[in-house]
Amino acid sequence: MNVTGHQRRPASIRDVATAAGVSYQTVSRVINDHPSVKAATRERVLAAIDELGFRRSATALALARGRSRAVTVLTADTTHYGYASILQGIEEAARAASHTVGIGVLESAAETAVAAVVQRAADTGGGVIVIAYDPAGVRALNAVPAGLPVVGVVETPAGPPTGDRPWVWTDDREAAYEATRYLLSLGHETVHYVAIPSGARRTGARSAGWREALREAGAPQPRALRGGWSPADGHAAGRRLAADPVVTAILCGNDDLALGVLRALHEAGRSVPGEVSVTGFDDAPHAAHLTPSLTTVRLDFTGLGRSAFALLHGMLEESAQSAPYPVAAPELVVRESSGVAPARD
Amino acid sequence: MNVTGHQRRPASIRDVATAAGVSYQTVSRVINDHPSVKAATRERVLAAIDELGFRRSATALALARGRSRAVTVLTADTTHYGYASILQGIEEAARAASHTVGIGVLESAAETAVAAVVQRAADTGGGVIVIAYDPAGVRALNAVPAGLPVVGVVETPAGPPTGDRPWVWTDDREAAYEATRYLLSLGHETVHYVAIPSGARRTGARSAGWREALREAGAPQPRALRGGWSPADGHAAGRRLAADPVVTAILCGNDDLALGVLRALHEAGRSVPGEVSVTGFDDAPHAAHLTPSLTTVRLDFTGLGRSAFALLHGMLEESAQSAPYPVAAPELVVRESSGVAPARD
DNA sequence: GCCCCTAGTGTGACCGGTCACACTTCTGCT
DNA sequence: AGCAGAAGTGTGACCGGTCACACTAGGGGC
Repeated sequence: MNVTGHQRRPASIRDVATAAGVSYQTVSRVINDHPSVKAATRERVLAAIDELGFRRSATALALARGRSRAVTVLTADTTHYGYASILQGIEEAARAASHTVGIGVLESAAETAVAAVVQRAADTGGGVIVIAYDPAGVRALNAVPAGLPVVGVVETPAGPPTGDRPWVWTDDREAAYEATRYLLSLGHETVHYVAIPSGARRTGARSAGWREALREAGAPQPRALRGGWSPADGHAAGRRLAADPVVTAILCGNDDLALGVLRALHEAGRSVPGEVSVTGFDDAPHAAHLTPSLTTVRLDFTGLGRSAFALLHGMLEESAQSAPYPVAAPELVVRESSGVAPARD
Repeated sequence: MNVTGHQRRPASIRDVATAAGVSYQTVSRVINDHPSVKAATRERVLAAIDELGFRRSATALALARGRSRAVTVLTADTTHYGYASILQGIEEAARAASHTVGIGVLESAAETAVAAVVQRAADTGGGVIVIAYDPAGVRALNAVPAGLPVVGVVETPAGPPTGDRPWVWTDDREAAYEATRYLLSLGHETVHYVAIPSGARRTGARSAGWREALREAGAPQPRALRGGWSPADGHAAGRRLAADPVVTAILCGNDDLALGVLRALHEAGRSVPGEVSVTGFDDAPHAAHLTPSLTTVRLDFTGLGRSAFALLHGMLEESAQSAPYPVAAPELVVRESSGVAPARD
């Protein structure tokens, strides 16, 4: 193999062809494993390929073939555990289908910035997967131009997906409902909720599940606290809750929020789970190793990612009508941070 | 604008040209803001573009122009906070330079799998950034074929980078050195270390900094405990350390390990920082909100990512000799998990 | 009136692959 | 011997843009 790393432009199939003394089409046949090439010829071509260090250009391939075996993932933040896991699931599935994964971060809430990122994804060709749990993601999903294949990863939707813009989700509404019922079953009079920023203008799915469980049980329905995503947001919300002696059970929209809440309760001298029970969402790796370890809801993020890709893949290539990838149902994981309600005065 | 989402193939510049009654070259001039186009003509072309919903194909552009304004990031895990932050930094800088960011995950340790991922990145064209803190990443970096522009994000290297394969790093060696000195200054006889899996066959940079500080102070040099990346790994290592009454100070290779160590110490009934001081690495968002809050070293991951891209960008386009992006020096952040050594018997 | 220069536009080839089809051989059958 | 069909190979056009260059029309200097 040619190791002289000289900057000269990479070899094309025509270079290989001349080197091997055949036509470019024959080279094309060899690299595509076409059967009708004489063994001897194939040998010569392969030798030339090796000699020249030829690699088939994915760009030219995409142009010639029509479509591009590429997926772009749009997300507000790569750092968030859930998002990162979804991304990883997508990449895994995409790799298996020999697709390429691109990424666009929607960091700022600026409308124009989101539009620009979406544009770039659209230009790249292939399909788009939007992680649309938060406002930025939802905006991005809406900004995707019609006709471009796209799949949204969303909170449990209220209705069925609109025709050309399919969704994928785990039933976090049901999960929030279950988690709330669990806390109520421990004797808590009601459950307070620290919310993640919801994507929809209306209240999010987790929030809805929580509220439904309270209503069903005839429990008081406090207002949800608008949190963010981070431990710092949880800490801020936790301080408000810690100051209220009525609060004995807190459901948090994710584990990071719960972490901050735990900290705030600690600072206020309220013991967990003795005086207050805390529950998270997601089952991030650290949840099990906090002190106290965190009761939370395990979500199958990577499965969700794989599923999103499978769906998109089916849209891109009608041949590959890949069956919907199975996503594990959310599962309540009970640990130390939740317990029976303290005796009421 | 054409909203009939019919599946028909997207409009090309020739379609626009016929619609506007000009040549394809004129369309090309318009979309490239070439000055010498009559205003009236430009108007007509722009109208046609809007009418047909034309979008310039990034694929064709890349093919025609030669190079591709694309970067692929190779990482072992998108979930890890440090890695995710680096990725985010890269994406930010790439977007500013209107480059596209691809991602490849090196999950499994299988040699062949790594090679395959690298291959795919190479075929995509453009440059590659490899996050090479761990064995999989280092393998990937080595597997990158010669001639392909690549930048590695690495631990503090022992020597200068080899010619064609530049590196980028924060001085985590120095940071580990400082953190260790800090712990020693609190009166601890020595400091134990829970290591992240090092990339190099030799011991990693953080480990080296730690050891150097101990040697300099004439302190006993215990063996480093081989941890992993996760809280569970930290927990396992922490249990071993908790059982040893001699241990009063623990430096951890990252915050997740520290989290697990904290938990293990708690389970063993050893108080932090009363009996044992614990220090992390990275300053992940949760470090400040743990109980006790975690003393750690803040690393500028996003800056590192931006810097890696800037370097690669300079390699791809000799014009853009972008000055090396500034990366903030590591900074020790003292919180509750560290304190003066307990009085010795 | 001639020429030169510039503004504005069009033509052909090319990037690196693929596809559709035409062209040679060789083999096997009548 | 003659011919059909398959195996093996080559030619031209195309994907959607760009580049280099040629061309036309209009304005100013002589």
